[in-house]
Amino acid sequence: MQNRVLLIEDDDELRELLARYLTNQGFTVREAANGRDGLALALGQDCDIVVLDIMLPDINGLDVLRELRGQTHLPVILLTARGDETDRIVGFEVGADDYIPKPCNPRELVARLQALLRRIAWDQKSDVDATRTYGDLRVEPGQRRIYQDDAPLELTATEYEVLQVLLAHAGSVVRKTDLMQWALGRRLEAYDRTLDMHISNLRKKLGNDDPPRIETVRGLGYSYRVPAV
Amino acid sequence: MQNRVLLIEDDDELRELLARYLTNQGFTVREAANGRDGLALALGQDCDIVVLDIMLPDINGLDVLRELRGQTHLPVILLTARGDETDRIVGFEVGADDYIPKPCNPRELVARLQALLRRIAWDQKSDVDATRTYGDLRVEPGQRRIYQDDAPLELTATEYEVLQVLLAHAGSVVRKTDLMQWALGRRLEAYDRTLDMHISNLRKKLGNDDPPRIETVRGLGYSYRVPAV
DNA sequence: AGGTCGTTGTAAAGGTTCGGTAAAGAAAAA
DNA sequence: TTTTTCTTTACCGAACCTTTACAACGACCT
Repeated sequence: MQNRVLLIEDDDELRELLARYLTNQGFTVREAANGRDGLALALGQDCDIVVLDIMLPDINGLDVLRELRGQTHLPVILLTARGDETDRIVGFEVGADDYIPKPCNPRELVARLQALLRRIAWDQKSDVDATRTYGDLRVEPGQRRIYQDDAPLELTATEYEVLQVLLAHAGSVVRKTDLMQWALGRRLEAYDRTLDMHISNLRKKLGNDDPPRIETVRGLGYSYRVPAV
Repeated sequence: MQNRVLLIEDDDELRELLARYLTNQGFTVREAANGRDGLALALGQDCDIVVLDIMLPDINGLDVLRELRGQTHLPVILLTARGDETDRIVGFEVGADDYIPKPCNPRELVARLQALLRRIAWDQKSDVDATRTYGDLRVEPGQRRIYQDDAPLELTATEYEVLQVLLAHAGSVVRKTDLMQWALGRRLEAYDRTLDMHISNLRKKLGNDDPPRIETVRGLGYSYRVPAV
């Protein structure tokens, strides 16, 4: 696979050196010498990963990153001055995936690029908006509805979220703390029985089968049973 | 989301320092002081991310990583001696996701952990479901179930943990104190027969074979013998 | 051999925590 | 407002971890 790297770096010499090296390593390289151009290219969609210098003549690299993160999750590796710990940590907090201290070893840059791309390739996940089917249930994220045998279930907003999360993980256990976070958007506090109630109501609406579709894993969470195919 | 970090580091002081810091930051931390235990825990316990020291007393950290990569894509951050570029690059080539030079700043470690977790957050089930097989037993961490000849064993949470730890160390003896710590999460006190009871119940559920699958090593602990296939 | 001591096996009892759910209350939507 | 949805409260039963008690075993000593 030919990976496309966008290199945002104002030092012409360094940029060209890296560009040459990356090209030799099999990457397709696109270059920008300042933040404005870089941002435009990055948003232009045709690259897989961005190498971004923090020190830029016009816009600060961190601002470029911030801007980028507002619109995309494109992987970004920061180039920082060696030893500047603040930049690095702020960089991570703004959403960088990695950083390399300057002056940098091209081999290390390639290694990091590949580590990050490998990770992403592995994580490439299915389309969130696609309709998914689990046995007799069908999730239609577009309409925020779930159908059972082509009849829509009358779910409340929260119930939809809970069931949808369970289905997305069908067959494996979803911890209560995660289910709470993902479906209700808040932390699970002690003595909070909200989730239990939603599960109870969901089971009722799904038809209280035996064995139950939503299985309790005591002390941990719940799991939606994969229907035998 | 409650993230679970496995910390593999032999320096007790550093390990405990980091463990405390990470716990304060909201992570669930599990610790190992050497490569062998670390590997077993990484394969066994479900954790979301591994922090791995390269210099370990028994197995080299890179070998631990190699072994791990043979079976899973669990994200791994390497702890390397500052300036040792070779280790870093080899680490990336073996499949590490990131590295931090020692001595490390805990804030930076957290920032990197979060950057990596954010990156993989899209895909929640990365590969927690790496199933492992030991003779006629099959561990399905995603479902938190263990199957014997394709029939699920009806294990309680603690029984699952205990058996799973024994299996991860299959063929070698697990000391009672370690088993207690890893499976029950607390120290083994005098006159505490809890563990013995769980073993007894497990044996019953596994079918009281002769010779027993879970072997007693008097004065030491237990060991799971993988039956000849 | 027999005796003592520490360790292990296990049945049964004890006690605690956890989850299910009805019903009431609070909050949000209509 | 009324209606719907979400959350809290409360009680119960079940699951299950732990303790207790006793029997069995092994190691070591005399």
